[in-house]
Amino acid sequence: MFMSETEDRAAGGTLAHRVPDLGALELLLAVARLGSLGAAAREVGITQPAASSRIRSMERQLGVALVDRSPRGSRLTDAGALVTDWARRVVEAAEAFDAGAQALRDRRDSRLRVAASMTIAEYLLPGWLLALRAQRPDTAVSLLAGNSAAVAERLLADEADLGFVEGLSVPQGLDSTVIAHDRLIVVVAPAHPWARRRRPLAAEELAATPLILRERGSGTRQVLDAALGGLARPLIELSSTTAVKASAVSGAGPAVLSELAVGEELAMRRLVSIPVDGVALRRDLRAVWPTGHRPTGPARELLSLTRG
Amino acid sequence: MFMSETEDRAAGGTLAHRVPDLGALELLLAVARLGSLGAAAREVGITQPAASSRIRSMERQLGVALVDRSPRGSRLTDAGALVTDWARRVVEAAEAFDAGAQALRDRRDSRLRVAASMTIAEYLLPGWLLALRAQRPDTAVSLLAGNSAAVAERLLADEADLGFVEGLSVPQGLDSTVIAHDRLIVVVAPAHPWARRRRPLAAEELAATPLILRERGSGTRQVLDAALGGLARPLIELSSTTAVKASAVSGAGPAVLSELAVGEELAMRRLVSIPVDGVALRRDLRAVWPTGHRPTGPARELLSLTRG
DNA sequence: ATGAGGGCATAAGCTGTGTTTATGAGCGAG
DNA sequence: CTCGCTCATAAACACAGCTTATGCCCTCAT
Repeated sequence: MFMSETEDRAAGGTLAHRVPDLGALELLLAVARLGSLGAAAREVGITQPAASSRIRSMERQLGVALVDRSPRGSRLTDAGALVTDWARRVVEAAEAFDAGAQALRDRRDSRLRVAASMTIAEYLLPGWLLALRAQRPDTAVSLLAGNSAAVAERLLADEADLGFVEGLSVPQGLDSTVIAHDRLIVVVAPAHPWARRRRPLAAEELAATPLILRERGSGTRQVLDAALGGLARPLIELSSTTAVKASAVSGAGPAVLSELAVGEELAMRRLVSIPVDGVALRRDLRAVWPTGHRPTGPARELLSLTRG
Repeated sequence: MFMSETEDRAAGGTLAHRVPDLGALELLLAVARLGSLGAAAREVGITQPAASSRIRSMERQLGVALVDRSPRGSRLTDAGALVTDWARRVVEAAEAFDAGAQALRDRRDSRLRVAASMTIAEYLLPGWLLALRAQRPDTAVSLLAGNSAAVAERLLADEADLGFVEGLSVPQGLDSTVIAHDRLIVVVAPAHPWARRRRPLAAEELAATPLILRERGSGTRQVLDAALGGLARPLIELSSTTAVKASAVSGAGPAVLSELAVGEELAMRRLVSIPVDGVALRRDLRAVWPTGHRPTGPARELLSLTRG
């Protein structure tokens, strides 16, 4: 047997071969919580032997014992506890994926139709939808993502019940409320000289430094240009937030990004945030709806969730 | 046909049935990056028809068109771009899982043996291991997680090459270097009155308020008690960081947690951080090794990665 | 003691999903 | 017009995971 041509010598080719599937991870979380294979099996809707076999094959795959089986239950081993924590993050990401996808699916015939700008749809909405589903499991939500103008258009055409925008101004014909603030922040890799500054950056310094930026026309770029007076100087222009992050992490230079996009990178210290003086990089995130049409029902509920 | 007994009426029972598996998500990312089903298929090591079928079944599962097929390539639809971003987060979590698990597996016979405290093993190490693997794909890493004493023991018994501890003091017989700082932070749900404070919290106020805490004996609890002079007043005591987070998010009260544990919650505004005056909640994260035995080879490399 | 019940493991058989190989059809470039 | 790229379809195969049917071990209560 050949392994496929491009190959690391580690066991199993692709990620999917080395990482248990979501069902197995969910099962593991259930075992951790319930302390019994059988009970966990019941919870996820399979039989006890299936659970037993699945956990066993997961242990074989990882090469580590995860649970201590005893005649009166199963507890996690030390390694199992660690693995379970990592598994939880995968499952959480999958839940966010699911919440978003479910909303995306129910395009036409659904109760609550949401239109949101990209940043909000990408980073915030999945979490809100998760919370909404916890409260009202039977509400079908549909989601359309676009820029502020598109959001306004949908609302005014009565093709959406609630919108979210991140622009500086509220489109005409819409009422709005501020639900959160997004700041653009300057980030650098920890090795960058700026990471060791003790004083905040001055606006002029920022304007004078070539930066890793999104392309002109993107929302974050507009805000930055406005704040600096159209002066932002690009070192590289990239077309996705992810690409900008990757460049910054690899040390190419300072980047300016929504803090929503780099929460994890900051916590993990793959990037550090540099304070800036004298620039208004804060922008409002607003919920919007057609003037007069106060949100009701599910829309109202979602709105209240977003305000925490 | 019955659906299983406990059931939301949404399509598909469990998460695993509604979310494509990791292989499919990886494939989607490859398509997004390469702009062609065939090329993506090659990259993940399957044939073109398999990729075609897999993407198609993913579209069926999600009920949304993800890619625009044309005779000269495939580009993502708008919905596809959104889904791809969510998928990326799942895959990243899976990569971290994999990096950790791989290290956990290679217990005995490996090149680089790392011992780390729980918080570090849980939140930071997977990322570092990912970076290390990018630089030296053939280095097998093993990981043991435990408290500071256990880490020191392993190092001194020459059962580990490099350790990471988060204690206040460095165990005897070890040299160390500070690689990062972890702060304990006070967090509350956005609806909590403290979220609207304008002045930092005073130490006495914190000590006087019942808090959601980890159990006595846990690392974070020790640090907090030390900082407050043994005075921390528990509202609830929970045995896992995750449970503490969940309680805080649901509004049960203020919690004190490592900022590493709540990076995402802060970015998403599910929690907000409350500044505190006059308490040293900062603690050093240190790399440690037996006095004299300066880290070399892979250990040195990992060490340099941790310092960014 | 002894049986009931909860817990886990093993064995055998089935099903479904994803895979491969083989082939065809659209479109653009030389 | 034909080569080369793209993607789609069809048929056969493999394997992973499920279920049902057992059995063993341990504990607790009678």
